[in-house]
Amino acid sequence: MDLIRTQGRRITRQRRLVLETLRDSQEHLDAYALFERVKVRDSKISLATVYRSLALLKESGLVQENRLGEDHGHFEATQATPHYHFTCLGCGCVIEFEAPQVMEVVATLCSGQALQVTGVNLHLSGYCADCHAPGQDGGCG
Amino acid sequence: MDLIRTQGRRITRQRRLVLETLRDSQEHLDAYALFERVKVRDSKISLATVYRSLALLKESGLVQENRLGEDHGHFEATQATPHYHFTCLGCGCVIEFEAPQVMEVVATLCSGQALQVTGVNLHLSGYCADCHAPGQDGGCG
DNA sequence: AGTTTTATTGCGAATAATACTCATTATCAA
DNA sequence: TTGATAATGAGTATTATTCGCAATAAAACT
Repeated sequence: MDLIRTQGRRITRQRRLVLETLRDSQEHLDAYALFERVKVRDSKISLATVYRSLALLKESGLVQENRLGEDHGHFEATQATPHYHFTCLGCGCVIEFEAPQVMEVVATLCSGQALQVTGVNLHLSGYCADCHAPGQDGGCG
Repeated sequence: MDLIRTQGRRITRQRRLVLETLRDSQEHLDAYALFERVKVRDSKISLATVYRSLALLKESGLVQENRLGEDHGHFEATQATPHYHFTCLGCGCVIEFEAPQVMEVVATLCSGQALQVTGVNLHLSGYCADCHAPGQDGGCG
């Protein structure tokens, strides 16, 4: 969190609170849900501050935003090992999975095309084991 | 396009136009840019119809929506071989790349967790060869 | 070809997510 | 402790996308 304090930026109670709340909850909260949780501990905090804190924390790499097929972002504290998401179009459940091959793809691209990759977002959608696709009986693709 | 005509759905001039325009342009158009292009051929078409057509074409798999780091979607006609996107945070350019390993990851997940994957979205962000990251001199990650 | 049924359109208004404004407050350096 | 200024809170603005509804047009049926 200290690396925020570059370029004259300040560590505030609100920013600490946003990050802590995100770390405590192992879910994929959207901005409003996070706002409601944070408000329990700081009833005066505003939604705008939550958005601003998230933007800052994202910039510093402490937080990541995922687009899970909805029209708004979901946020989570950055973890040690990268992971990715699958969203069920039936029940809406989100399944996390690891896939080291993804970072290999990234590494190949980095060297091959001289790209510097700072963000990797893999999102799968489909139907989970409990939900069957309409008119199909399982399978892949 | 004929598979739209299920469930009493109709193939309309506007829908055909939206799909054709998207196929003709090899860029990643957002809804409004697409609207402007389509309007050249049908000056009466409305933005709402473009959105509705896109939603329908997405459902049928003829069109795909990509979130390229901005707060709105970009659309492209579905192609034979899947590809993915890298967005430069410096200049905003978008680089497409293929990566067969991604579909292998998907296949593994499908069999391992009994998931049925219908959509795969991999989006990388970072800095292209022309844009250097602030305070770093290249590298990966 | 003409008629009927009803999905689709065009328009403007509505909604939802996120960003901005600005007076006030709080963080940090000296 | 104090001063400079970054950040906040509250409300408003903006932007992307969807909705409601009367008018239109695609497909089915003569």
